[in-house]
Amino acid sequence: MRNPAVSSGAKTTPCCSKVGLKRGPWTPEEDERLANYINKDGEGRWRTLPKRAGLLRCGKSCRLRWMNYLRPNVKRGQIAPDEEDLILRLHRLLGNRWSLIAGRIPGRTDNEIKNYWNTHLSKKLISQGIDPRTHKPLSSAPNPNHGVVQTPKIADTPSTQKSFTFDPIRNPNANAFVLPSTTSPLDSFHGNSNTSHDPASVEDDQDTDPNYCTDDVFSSFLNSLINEDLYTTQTQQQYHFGAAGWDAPLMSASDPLRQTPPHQD
DNA sequence: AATCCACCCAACCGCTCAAGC
DNA sequence: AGCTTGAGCGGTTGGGTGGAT
Repeated sequence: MRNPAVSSGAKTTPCCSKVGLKRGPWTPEEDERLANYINKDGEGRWRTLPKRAGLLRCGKSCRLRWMNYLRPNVKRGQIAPDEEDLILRLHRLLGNRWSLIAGRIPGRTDNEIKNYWNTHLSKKLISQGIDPRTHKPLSSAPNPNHGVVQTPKIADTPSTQKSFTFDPIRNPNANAFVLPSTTSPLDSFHGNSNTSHDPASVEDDQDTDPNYCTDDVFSSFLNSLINEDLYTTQTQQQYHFGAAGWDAPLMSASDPLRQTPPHQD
């Protein structure tokens, strides 16, 4: 494991916290300087960028500021209802994979979506009796965490993380993924709901696991979900919201898309 | 008007992974 | 093969803000 504070020797540039670089909110002057530099010289080489751009910031901070705020195509302002619906759908499929979710929502950043989820959507789901982690109705049994928004570590979220091993970032095979097993909402996509899967065996399963797909296929599938909005709107009347959450259609394993609760706005 | 409190979100932190040497 | 660096991710923090008292 790499710890900058430990591994960074004389050759490396310590993080801003170690050398008294500026932290905290960016000033308009800093924004302008960073934007001007990147527009002129392009992104990349973040570690050395601050020095080249004349900024007293660490590279990480510059990259974050650019990615989340200064990029020309970053959309600011209120999350639209259709965007919200899309976030809900994608989160059900991907879990807390904010960058993947953001990649499907033009102009929105992973940070923005993560914040919106934690401050709005998770609470909204809880108020609707839906577990924001599993997207299933909250148990009627006493729950010590009821009403408390928790953001579990990856290892603590079996429903969304352990069963779903698509990881183009960390998976050595970046162009492939393995769809979730058991009660996954994607069952109807890959047509197999009984295959237990070990996330550690991704590469070995590429030839044998029926869940194994290419990224292109997954991308197409996600696109199909994104394009489901019209259909969902037309079928919302079929939902019935009860005390425990969304009724029968929510739990239909045969059609995961129908499990998305309609908006309550 | 002053204080308290809860909420929001920009920014930071810790970590992992891939690429380069 | 092992180490270093760059980049990117998800989780967490804390300052700003607005509403309640």
